[in-house]
Amino acid sequence: MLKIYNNLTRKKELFTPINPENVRMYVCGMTVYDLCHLGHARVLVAFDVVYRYLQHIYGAEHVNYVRNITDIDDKIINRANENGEVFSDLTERFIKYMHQDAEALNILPPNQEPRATTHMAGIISMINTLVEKGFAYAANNGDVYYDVSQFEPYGQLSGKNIGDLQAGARVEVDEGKDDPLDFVLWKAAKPDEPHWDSPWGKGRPGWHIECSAMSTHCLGNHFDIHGGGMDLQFPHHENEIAQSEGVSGEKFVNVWMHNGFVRIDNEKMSKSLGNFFTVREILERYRPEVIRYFILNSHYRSPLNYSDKQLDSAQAALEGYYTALRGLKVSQIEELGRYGERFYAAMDDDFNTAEAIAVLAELRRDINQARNDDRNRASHLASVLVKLAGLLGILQDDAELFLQQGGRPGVSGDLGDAEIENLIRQRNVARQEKNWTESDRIRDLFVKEGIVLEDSAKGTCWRRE
RNA sequence: GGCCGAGUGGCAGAGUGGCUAUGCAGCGGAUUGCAAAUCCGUGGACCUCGGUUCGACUCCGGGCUCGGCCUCCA
Repeated sequence: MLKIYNNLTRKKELFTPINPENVRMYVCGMTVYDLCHLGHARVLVAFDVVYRYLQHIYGAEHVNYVRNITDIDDKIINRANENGEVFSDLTERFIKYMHQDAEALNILPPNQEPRATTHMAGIISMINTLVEKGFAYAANNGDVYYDVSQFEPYGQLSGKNIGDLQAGARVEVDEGKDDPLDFVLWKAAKPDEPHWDSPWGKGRPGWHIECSAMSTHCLGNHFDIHGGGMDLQFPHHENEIAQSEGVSGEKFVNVWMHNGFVRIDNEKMSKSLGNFFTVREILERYRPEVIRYFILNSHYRSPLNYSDKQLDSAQAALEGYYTALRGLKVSQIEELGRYGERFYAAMDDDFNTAEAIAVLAELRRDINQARNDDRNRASHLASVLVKLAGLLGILQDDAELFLQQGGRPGVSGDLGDAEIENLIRQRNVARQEKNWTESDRIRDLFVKEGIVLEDSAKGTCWRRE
């Protein structure tokens, strides 16, 4: 039975979908004005695993996963102006890059990927309803604001109350706002800004309303899970609740999930601090699966400290798994035994991937134990390992290929595969003749190329370090 | 200032009111022409002070430290 930590109640709760035939999840995706950094990768990976696990439980066709793209906002407009390009050229480019990064990280595409700019009608109609119902007001500067005082439960998600917020208010007083806590739903366009027509004049949506509009459009007024990074809890998600529930009068979302930050030197990795690594930068030095493993090695709600040392460690761990899988026949199986039970128990406990990985590690050891004297058992265990790891989106590559490609992407020495095989044959002839001088000469030659030879009764394997 | 979260062995990172996490690294052994890989064994931890308890790293309270949100941010 799956339990999920619900930010709304601050408790782990048994997850019961509104409709098990149609489990619905919405995750706040990227604002596309720059490359994805490791923090974005974490959201993608964390909720990719949630998606995979929900599919596992309810069936792939019974899960509807929506991850939006925010393709209009201040940062986008500013960046496009800096570059001297049309904002949509900028966003198209970064959407493309984001998809490439996601694919590299083995992220399943969501069922729907709505964009703010294609949901203007829904956005405007939602704002309209909010104004009609008295939750929002049009200011005389052309902006439309949400009147926070009109939404009684405001602050429930972030554990704040309006009094606290006012006490510590650092919120700038905006000309048109009645109250500093009010937030903008519709922004009047300045000259030369991208804009859409609306009852309040030309303008564009505020940051929060698009997610309310898109999630409602794709998933209905009331759905199961809404996710995103910790920093979205307030104000973004808080405001989404105020908007959506203000419009529908129904409960918006049952379970709110937020993943922890990636940190560098104990500080949040963020664009504003400038201390971020892009996915692309890291992929120049590590293969994508290493990043995935590194992220999944800790619980999604914990802080995740970035360091090369950790990535090296993840790399070593993956090599260990693939070494165990190497040469074993993997087949589709259903019977997963106690490994499966323990793995699923870990996943059921609020997606405890760290503990699930501990089960994989034991499988790896048991495979290695069995591989010499019980080949069938080893193969069976290998199948279990690959099947379970599939739920985490790892260990799906061909083991031989993974090991021969080595730890660093794109690194290949002067020796081609055929040449390597040839030299190995020569060396094995020398070994049969017990010509150790020649045999070691060839081994040294490989070492210079960063290739490690492994002799065994069954022959000689090689891999790149 | 308000609110939230965290503090575990060399590093990373789970978990539990009494019983092995796990990975990487270390040490000892087995194996090996030499290696590599693997296996076996092994040391090492629960911020601090009180309280509850037969017993707390685990529950409660105070303190200290760190991080986050309160303004754009995954």
